Amino acid sequence: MDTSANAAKKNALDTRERILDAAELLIIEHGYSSTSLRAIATHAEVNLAATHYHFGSKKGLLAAVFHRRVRPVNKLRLRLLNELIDSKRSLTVRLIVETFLAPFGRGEVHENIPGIAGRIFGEPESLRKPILEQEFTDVASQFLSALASVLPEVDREELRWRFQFMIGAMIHIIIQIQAPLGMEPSLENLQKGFQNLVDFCVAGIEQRTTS
Amino acid sequence: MDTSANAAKKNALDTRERILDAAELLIIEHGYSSTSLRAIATHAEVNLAATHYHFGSKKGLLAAVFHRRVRPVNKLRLRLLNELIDSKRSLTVRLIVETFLAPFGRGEVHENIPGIAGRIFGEPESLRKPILEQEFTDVASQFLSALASVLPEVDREELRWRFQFMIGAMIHIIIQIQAPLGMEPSLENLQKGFQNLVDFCVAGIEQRTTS
DNA sequence: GTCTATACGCCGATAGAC
DNA sequence: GTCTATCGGCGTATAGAC
Repeated sequence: MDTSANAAKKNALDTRERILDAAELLIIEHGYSSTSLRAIATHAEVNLAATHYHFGSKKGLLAAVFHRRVRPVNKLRLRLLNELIDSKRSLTVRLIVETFLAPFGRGEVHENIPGIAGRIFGEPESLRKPILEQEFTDVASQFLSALASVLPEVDREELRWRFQFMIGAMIHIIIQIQAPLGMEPSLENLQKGFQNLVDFCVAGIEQRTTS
Repeated sequence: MDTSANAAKKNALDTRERILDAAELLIIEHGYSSTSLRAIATHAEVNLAATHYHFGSKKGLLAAVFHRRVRPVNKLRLRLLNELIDSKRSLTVRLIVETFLAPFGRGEVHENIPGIAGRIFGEPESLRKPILEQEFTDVASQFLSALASVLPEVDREELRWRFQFMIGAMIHIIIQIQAPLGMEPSLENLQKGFQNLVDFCVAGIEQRTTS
């Protein structure tokens, strides 16, 4: 039964998705603030006001674009972490760090994720903070707990710092690989970068040797 | 001899500085894109068009604000590095990392530097890249060379990655301490953060033990 | 509920008078 | 070197069509 109500709902979904697709494409290409709602509406072949109807504001649209791609990644992270904990293998810092970083470094996530993630992290704090808090609070606390269980001798606050440094290094190479400062943005480079990132963070978090 | 030409030049300098001061204050408080040239001009008590006369564009003004504060920091970094190399002490990764990171973590730099640095790194790549390239190319290559001399066994490309991770972690905590995600932005926190950052980066760059 | 047409008040930028 | 006037583009709000 394709009642008129259903048809309208279907059209609404199409409109929503078309706006999200157009916004994602243009934001990856030109950045958030350089992309106007008018350009997005034109590209998506919808009326300008439809963007406000569906997303409330330009900020709201950015958040929706980000959540659509990043939520699955964090769900994957948590699933992998829980599988790791439930398995018989003994936990190590390296396993936890690899679980956290791997989804980005392998071909297991949507192709537009590095682009949109790089753009989000490049936006001012007033935009970035609410979006990231909503998305990362849960995954951060669970990975931090896992690390704490492997490194019981490390002060919890210090461990929180080290976790933050890992986030910072990760963000930085995502951004760099999108728009590198003297490096080629190839897939090969991305994978090399993530392997190096894992080694760097494992060493930094464990700090087995202090010179 | 305070000729009219000199008086005009003096006024022009005053105008320039007043615009820079007002821009710095407002950008630190509200971010770059949320700060309008009109607000800056009003705050500095100059005409709107004066901002374009002296800095060409809003981008140009941001670059000027940034360079005014960051150039002395990088000069200090290079001076300290050269003093370190010239001294009789044997170089270590820790000494080099401390030299690179210390100016930010101690009270040796202008009080507005963390704020303005955090804002710059928070801007889109099209704004950030040209500004940072001009400022950091030299200091980055010299510190990288110093690290390479201490770690001759590490592949140069890998070392470049590790250096980038240090930059990323540093940027992240500068931003976080400005607008923290669950941490208090106190001076005490900043100093603790930088001490932890040094330990983290030394371990990550040396990677003495690989698990 | 979904979408369109239209308008308002800012914005960065610029041309030209002084 | 400074100022006024003005431009096209922007995000946003809303009244009303379907």
